[in-house]
Amino acid sequence: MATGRTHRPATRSRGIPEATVARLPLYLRALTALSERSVPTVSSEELAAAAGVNSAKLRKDFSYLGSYGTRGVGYDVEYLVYQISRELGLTQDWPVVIVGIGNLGAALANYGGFASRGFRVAALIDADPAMAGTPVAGIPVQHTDELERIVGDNGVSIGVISTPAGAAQQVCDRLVAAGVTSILNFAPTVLSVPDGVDVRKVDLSIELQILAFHEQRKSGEETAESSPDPAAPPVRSVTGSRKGPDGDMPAVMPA
Amino acid sequence: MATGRTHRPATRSRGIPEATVARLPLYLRALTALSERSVPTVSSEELAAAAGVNSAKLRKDFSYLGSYGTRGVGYDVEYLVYQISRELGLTQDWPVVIVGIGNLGAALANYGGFASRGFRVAALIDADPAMAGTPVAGIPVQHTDELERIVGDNGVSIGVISTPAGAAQQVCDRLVAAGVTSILNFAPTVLSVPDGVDVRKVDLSIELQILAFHEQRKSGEETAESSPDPAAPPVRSVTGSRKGPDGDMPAVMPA
DNA sequence: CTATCTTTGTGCACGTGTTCACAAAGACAT
DNA sequence: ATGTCTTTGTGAACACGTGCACAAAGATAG
Repeated sequence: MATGRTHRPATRSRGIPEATVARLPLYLRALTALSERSVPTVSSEELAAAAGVNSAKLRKDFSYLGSYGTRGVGYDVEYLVYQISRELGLTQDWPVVIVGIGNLGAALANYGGFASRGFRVAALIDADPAMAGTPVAGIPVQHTDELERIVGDNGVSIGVISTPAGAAQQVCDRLVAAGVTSILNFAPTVLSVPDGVDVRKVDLSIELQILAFHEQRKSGEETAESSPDPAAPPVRSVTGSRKGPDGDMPAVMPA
Repeated sequence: MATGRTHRPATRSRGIPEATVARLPLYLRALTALSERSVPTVSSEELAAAAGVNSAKLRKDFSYLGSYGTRGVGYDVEYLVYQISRELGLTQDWPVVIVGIGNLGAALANYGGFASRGFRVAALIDADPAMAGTPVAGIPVQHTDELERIVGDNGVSIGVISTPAGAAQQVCDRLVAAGVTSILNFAPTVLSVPDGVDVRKVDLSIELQILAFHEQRKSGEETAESSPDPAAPPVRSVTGSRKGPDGDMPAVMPA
C-alpha cells in the first residue's frame, strides 16, 4: 500500500514549479476581474498587487509559461486569461463527485466557485439511505452503492471527500478503484493512495492551529515563557529513569 | 552533540520554521489517536508513517522544539502531546467568531474539530437581519452591527470570514479594527491587512484548479500537447504589432 | 561493567523557491 | 530614424526546506 508518498519524484510536470502552479489560479482570478472591467492590458506590477504577490515573482512565474508579455506595455488580459486557463486545464470540463453530503458537503455543492470554472458537480453521494433522492443544490443525492457506477458512467477523475474522518479512507479507496485519480480531502485524516493519484487536503483545524501558534507568539511577547505550567504537564512515563523526583521534569528549559 | 551552552535565546521556541509549524498539528492529531489507544511510546518511524511524512523530517521538526525523545526508545506519547499543544498555544482557550453564516459558515459552526482543540465559537455573525436570533449549531446568529462589541467583549483575536467575496475585505477591516489579529479567510479574495495581522486562506476553487492541472498532465501523457486549440484562442489585442495572423500564437512549447 | 542493539538528533549536501537588479525589447514621440 | 522611456524576462545570489547517513545516547542483556 503505497502510502501517500510525500516526495514528488521529479514532478514530470514538465518544468512548471509546483509553487508557480499554486499561484496560477490566483493570477487567473485577478485577471478575470480585470477582464470583466474590460481592462485591456495590465503590468506585472499592477497584477501582482491585485494577486497579493510581488511583481518579480509574478514575472518569473509567467516566464515558465512562455513570453506572453510585451515589454514597455505589460500583459494582454484576455490573452493571459486564456493561456493560464489552458495551462491549468480549465478549457475542458471536469466532472466532479462530492462524497459525504453533511453540512460541509452541502455547502460545497452550493458553492458557486465550483461551476464557475470548468468544474461540474456530476453527482452527490452519501452513505445515508435516507438522503437518497433528496435534492441538495438542485442535485439529487445518490447512495454510496452507486459510487462505482457514477464514476464510471461520467468519467469522473476528480473526487471530493467531505465525509467524517472515519469513512474517508474507505471512500478514497473506492473512488480510486473506480478510476478517480485526483482527490480533494476535507476529512481530517491522512489518506494513503497508490502512486499516480494526487491528494490535496483542506483542513480547517490545522489552519486554526497554525494561527493560534502565531497568535500566541504575538501576545506572548510580554508574558515571556517563564510561565511554570498552568495545567499539570504530564510526566514522562518512559520506563522510569531520567524523570527524577519532579524538579527536573520540564527539563527542557534551555537552562 | 556537545551542545555546550549554545542554547538559543531564552525562548527556546524562537525560530521554529514555518514548514515545521504547519506540520505540528498533523503530528498532534496522530499522537492524539495513539494516546486514545493508550499507546505509551512511539518511534519517529511509526509516528511519521501515521502522519504521512518521512521520519527524518519528523525528527528534525521535533528537534526545533527540544530533545523530547529517548534514544533507543522513541517518544513518550502523552508528553509529546502536551509539548506540541503548548507550543501551538492550544493549552489556552481561543474564542473565535465566524462572520458570514451562509452554507459554509453554518458548516463551520457545526464542525466538531473546532471545539475539539481549544477553539471556542464565541459568536456567529451575519449581515442579514432576518437571521439574527436564529440558532445555528446551537448558537444564535447576531447582526453585523454587533461585531465590534462582540469582539471586544469576548477578547476575540481570531476571526473566520465565510462571507461572499464582495464583503470580505470590509468585514476584515472591521475585525482588525476591533482587535482581531488572526484571520482565516474562506472568501475567494485577497485580503489586505496591516502588519502584525496574520491571514490564512482556504480556497476550494484554487485547490480544484491545482488538481485539474495535474490531472491534465496525467491524461495528456499520450495526447501530447500538440492539441491546436479547441476553443478559439483570443488573439492578442495589444496595440497591434507582433500578433500576426494566428500562426505564431501558441508559440510557447517548452523550448 | 561491558557489549550490543535500537533510535534519536543533526551536520551536510542538495533541491526548490524567492528576490534582486539589470540588459534587452519594444512602444512612442520627435 | 533616432532617442527616450517603460516594462518584461532572466541570470545570479540568497533563503528555505528536505533527506541522507551516521555518531552519540541510552536501553537492555549477559
